[in-house]
Amino acid sequence: MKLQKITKKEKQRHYEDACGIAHALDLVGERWALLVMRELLFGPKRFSDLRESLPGISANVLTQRLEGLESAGLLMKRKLPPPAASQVYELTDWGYESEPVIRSMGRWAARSPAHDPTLPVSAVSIMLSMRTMFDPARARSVDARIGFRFGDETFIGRLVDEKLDLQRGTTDGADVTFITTPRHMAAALYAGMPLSLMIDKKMMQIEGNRKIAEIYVTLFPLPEKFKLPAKV
Amino acid sequence: MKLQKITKKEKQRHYEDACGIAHALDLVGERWALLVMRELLFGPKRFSDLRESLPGISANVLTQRLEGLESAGLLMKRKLPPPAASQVYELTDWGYESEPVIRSMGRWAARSPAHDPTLPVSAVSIMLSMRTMFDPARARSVDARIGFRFGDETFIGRLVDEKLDLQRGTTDGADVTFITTPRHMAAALYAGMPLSLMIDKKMMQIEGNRKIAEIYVTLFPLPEKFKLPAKV
DNA sequence: CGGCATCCGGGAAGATACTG
DNA sequence: CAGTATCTTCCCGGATGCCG
Repeated sequence: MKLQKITKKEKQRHYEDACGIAHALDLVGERWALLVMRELLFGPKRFSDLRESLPGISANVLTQRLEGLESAGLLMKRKLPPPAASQVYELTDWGYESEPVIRSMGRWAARSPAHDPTLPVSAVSIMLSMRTMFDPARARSVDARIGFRFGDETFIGRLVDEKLDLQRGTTDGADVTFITTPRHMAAALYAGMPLSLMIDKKMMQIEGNRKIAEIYVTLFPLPEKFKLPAKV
Repeated sequence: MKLQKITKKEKQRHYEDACGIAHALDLVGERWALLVMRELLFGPKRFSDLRESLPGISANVLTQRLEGLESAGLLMKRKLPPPAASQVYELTDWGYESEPVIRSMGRWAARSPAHDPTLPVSAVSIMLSMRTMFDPARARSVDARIGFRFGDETFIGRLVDEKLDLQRGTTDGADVTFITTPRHMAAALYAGMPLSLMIDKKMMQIEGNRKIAEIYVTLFPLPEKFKLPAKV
């Protein structure tokens, strides 16, 4: 009976449409697929990392999505060298090229009237939102290294020449480091919550040059919300 | 028992995630939703127009998607003035702002190794693909009006100053008009099928300046396909 | 622990028929 | 033409359990 695995149906629903959009949806249009891609944009992750970052996905669905994305050529299963011989999932080059797509979705959705910013966010989400919403014009003549610590997930950014480069990595050598949760980082960046208040309320710690931190959190302007037209 | 309709659950699955991507997927992540948006990018359509353009969508699913997109603020139901007092669906301003998102998905998916260009395409799809894949550098010092007739769907384009402007509209005043099907137009643009051959085989007619037509079909280069990495 | 198979209940999608 | 009603199929989500 195990032999049925070999002959198992490879079929899945797909749009019979040669349009590129439809094909994109065949690739990443299933539930959770694009969020799995999002979580891998800053580098490989393990199965359990993905589960932690994606509240609500169940193990079997994650397995299915990883299989689907792998067979589409968007990611690869890879075994890390010993001693950490754990398995990770890593985007292919083409998989990484989905970042502009994902970013433009985020930028567009930021105008939604229905967006609820109080829900949880993953570390990758907030880091990706910085890449997305960064306004170079606000960063003139700033040159700094910024660190981020969300529990054990750390990131390092370099701000120079009106460019912002954010990567996963240790916070060594940062001029200033934010130590907080993704959610509180979002409050500082997008709800304009004063850093002094956040520090007082133990929502955040800042190590290093506080002045740079104050500037940094102003570099990510949100677009104006869309106003629903009145019913005709 | 009909009263149950009033109290029916408005609930739907949603990602409990404040990330913009997740919110975008809550808005347009359901099956068919983004393709409905695509079909409306060149202007309003009727219910039955949408069904024709979206091979495979069933009436009840289309109804649900239109309801969902309307309540999200992405489109509006509108009644045309008499005598054509038919109902149409039209994107809101914010709905039209999804075009960059949709285009970037199409551009990204064009690199997919698995893309099958032999499937059917809608007229809007092929017109949108031109907006997406247009290469300004190839259009130096070309100034022309180009018409497109796909059955009774007609479009008009203006090519000037290395810009291409495509709209729904009559082909009046075009320097050259392509009369064909969306699928054959795709063959000319993306499979490099010679126009002379297509005309011989009755796959296409060209009215007006044939020379402009020959140039026009070279303005839309496809990106290189992604090569699947060898299994490790 | 990490990853995958299996079963089950609910709900969304698909197909068809039908109505104003 | 513009949708509803109904039925079936399949996907998603949760729980459990196996195996390295």
